[in-house]
Amino acid sequence: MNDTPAWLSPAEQHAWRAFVRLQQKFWPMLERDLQAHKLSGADFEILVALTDTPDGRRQFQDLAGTIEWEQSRLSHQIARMIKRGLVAREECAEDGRRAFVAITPAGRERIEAAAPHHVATVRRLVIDALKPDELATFARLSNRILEQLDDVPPRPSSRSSRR
Amino acid sequence: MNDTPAWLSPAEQHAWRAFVRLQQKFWPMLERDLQAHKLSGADFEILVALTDTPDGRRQFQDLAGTIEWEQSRLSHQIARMIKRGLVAREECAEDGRRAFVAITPAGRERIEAAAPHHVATVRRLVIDALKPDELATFARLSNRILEQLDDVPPRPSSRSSRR
DNA sequence: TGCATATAGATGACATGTCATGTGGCGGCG
DNA sequence: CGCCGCCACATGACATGTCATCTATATGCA
Repeated sequence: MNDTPAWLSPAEQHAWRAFVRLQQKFWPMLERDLQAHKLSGADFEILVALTDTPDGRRQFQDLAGTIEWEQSRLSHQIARMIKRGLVAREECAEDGRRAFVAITPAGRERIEAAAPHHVATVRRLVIDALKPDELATFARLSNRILEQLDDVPPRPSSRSSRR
Repeated sequence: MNDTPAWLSPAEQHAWRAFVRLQQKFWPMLERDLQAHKLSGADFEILVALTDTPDGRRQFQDLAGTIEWEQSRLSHQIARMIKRGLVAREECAEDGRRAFVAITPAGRERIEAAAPHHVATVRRLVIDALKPDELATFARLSNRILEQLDDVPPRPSSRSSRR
């Protein structure tokens, strides 16, 4: 049943390695960069999602959906952020099961302080590395892979069916 | 000192979002895929690095350098893998401080069992999403960003220096 | 030789993520 | 009305990563 090549061709290997190394190197750098403002990438993402609304609050589910996080992960993260005073949990009057997450003034200060530096870093590390048309190409190819990921979510527990 | 745009242009924003979403979506998928063989991505990387040598062993430092991991992270990871019987620690005769990490027969079985499925998944998720020339372009742009990361490692604790 | 310092790696504390499971509120149906 | 099952979120156990610190060995040099 070995109807796919056992390993990648040199060109494929090259591309795969570049892809992997980029990801493994880039995120830690960005995380470390945010640490200067005592924020994790996770914190940042939550705070951005909250400040994207006019009143700085979102329903828990809405938030989870927006940033595409598992419910459990978000629950833990919010619990930690509450402890640090960055966000607050608010009850939902209509449905006792639901909850809101709201950014606190302290949280707003923190992200407003961190954002400019963060954007500058993103620019420095990624945007500036490519010319505008290259950046567009990169985005197009990235999106293509993303679509592929969406198309093939069910994991075929083994290499059973070919394509 | 705000000599860089406060935020990204729409095109830049688009590219940045694609980049982020790709990474945040892809790795978890790959990790889950490996879980079918009870291996984490970290386990897999270690085992691959070990099987890349003729005798399946490497000096600790050599290993850390090869996969570009912090020493501490590797130390913890190896400790966990030893508990699970995937690798073994061996002493170094010449220098009592140094250590070797060697793959065990059990470890070898595990990775040999997991590799084909893993490669097929990589192919399915990434390689097959792009045509060969697109894949080459993607690799080229990825490498360009990687070079940029290498060029700008010292993090400018603030937007102090001009650019 | 004999100590100061560097080096290799281990370890502890803690942040974060996943999976499985718990808990309380809601809604629907007998 | 009352119970059953679903829903939204919380929680606990555990894997993983980071940073700071510890330990033991090796090395340089008085």
